[in-house]
Amino acid sequence: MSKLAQSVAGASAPPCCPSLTERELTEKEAEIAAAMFKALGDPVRLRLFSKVASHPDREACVCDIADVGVSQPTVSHHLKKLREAGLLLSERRGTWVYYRVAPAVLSALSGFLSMRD
Amino acid sequence: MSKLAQSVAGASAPPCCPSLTERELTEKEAEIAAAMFKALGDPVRLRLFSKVASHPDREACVCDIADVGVSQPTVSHHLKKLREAGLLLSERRGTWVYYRVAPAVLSALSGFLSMRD
DNA sequence: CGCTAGCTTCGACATGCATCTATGTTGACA
DNA sequence: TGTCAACATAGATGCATGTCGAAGCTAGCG
Repeated sequence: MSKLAQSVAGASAPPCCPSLTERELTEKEAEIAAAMFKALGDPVRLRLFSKVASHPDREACVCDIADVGVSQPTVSHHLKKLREAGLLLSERRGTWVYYRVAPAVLSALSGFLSMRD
Repeated sequence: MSKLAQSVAGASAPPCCPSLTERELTEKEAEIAAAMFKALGDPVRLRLFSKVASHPDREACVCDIADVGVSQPTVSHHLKKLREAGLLLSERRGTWVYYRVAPAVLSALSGFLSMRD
């Protein structure tokens, strides 16, 4: 998992950020969290992510999700962005490459956006 | 509230999207949701939003939150983006303009990112 | 009225980014 | 080894966007 993902999800480090409503973010925290949201801020990437996340075991072969209306290199480009943002993990198994949702990251982001009074 | 915000939060319309893990998003749904994430995908905007959200009553004067390291016109530009995305609402009261977090939108996004098996 | 303060809009500029085609890499299989 | 299929990378291009200074708008106050 990337350092970014660790920072946000707290897999092997303390969680990145408090709830958005708890206190204002520091410059550093904002930078980390914004990078995650930015990765989800493109329709094609969001669809790709959704396809992986809704697949059985939250894992899918590229060939299963590549039909999003753009060229194959563009799909690859977007999957790389999602990987770099710490949202997806990839693994090659023979001919195919499988992507799966990074653990803990989704719930971390969800908690980040939830009201916490 | 903007049409976008209504679509996502379901304030006066059915909610925009299922949970990300429930089923894959349609092209339309992805476009709507990505626009919200995109608005949060900039560090300066995220800090501004956090400042408003963590203020008492989730409401703040521009003068209270404008100190984020960029010029005042740039702050205004970003606040406009957050408004257009349906995340913030603005209201003029005398000399000052107050921004507050749009109701329902935050929890809608939070639910969107939460696992739902 | 004029002046000032708070905020928005305008115009310009540099950078970023989504997309494509072409090419490279990696693994399976005959 | 040669060939094909599945993905990734490289390079180019056009549009989007973050930033600024300058100018415009609106409300309060002498």
